[in-house]
Amino acid sequence: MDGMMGWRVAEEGWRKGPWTPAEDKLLMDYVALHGEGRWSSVAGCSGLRRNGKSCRLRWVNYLRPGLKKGQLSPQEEGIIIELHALWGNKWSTIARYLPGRTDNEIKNYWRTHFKKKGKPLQNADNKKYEAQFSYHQDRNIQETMNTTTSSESEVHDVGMIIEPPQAGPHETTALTGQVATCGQQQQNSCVMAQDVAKWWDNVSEDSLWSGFGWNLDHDHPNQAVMEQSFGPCF
DNA sequence: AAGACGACCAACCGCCGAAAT
DNA sequence: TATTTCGGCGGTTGGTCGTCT
Repeated sequence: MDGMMGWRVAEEGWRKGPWTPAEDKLLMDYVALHGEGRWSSVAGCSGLRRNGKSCRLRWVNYLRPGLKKGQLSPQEEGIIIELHALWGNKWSTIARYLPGRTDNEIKNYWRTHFKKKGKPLQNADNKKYEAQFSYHQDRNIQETMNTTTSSESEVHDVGMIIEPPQAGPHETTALTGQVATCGQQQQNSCVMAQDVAKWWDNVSEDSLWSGFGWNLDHDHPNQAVMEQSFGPCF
């Protein structure tokens, strides 16, 4: 398997570079007719001279309905920070909790806003980081418990159901039946964003980023943290 | 005014795993 | 069961734009 054959990029004549409005329209028409998927047949059916991989990327990151454009809110930023701390560079997983945001967008955002602050922590510092993170999580919960007001206008902003990377939102709901409401989640997010901002300053200054092992796929070592924050969803 | 620089974003590349054959 | 095909993901690159000097 050479990684290229699936997308037939070896073939000559595929267009590259920025998409034109005409190409966008062709792709949108194709998806309207055939639905998402079958990207490799887009060229044949629509006349687009783009390979399937490029078509999929354009659709997912730019043309797909419901995408949000513009700056990320503080709530979204807080969610990104927290979920990245838990799962590392699982951008697509993180993106699932930010409706309307793409993995590419989150990845770019992280790279420009946070990566520059330092390198990830290494395993040796993982415990230290987790301890500090958990402390803030506890405070978040307590503060959230004491919070009685919420902003109705922001409830739609982030509809979040926390789950481990492997499980889908529906599975989570079905398995546990304990999914926080959007309002509750929004409160969490507001508090988290503020707290995370403070925490982030400390983290950066304390050079905790001296090498973090973001290998969080194994048995989800941060599950307890997640449960503290969002309830036993998994 | 213009060059340097950084932030931001779109797109490409290579790899991997799942599905299909 | 082995091979091929496809979809998806994360890393990286390159272009554009705004700000600073």
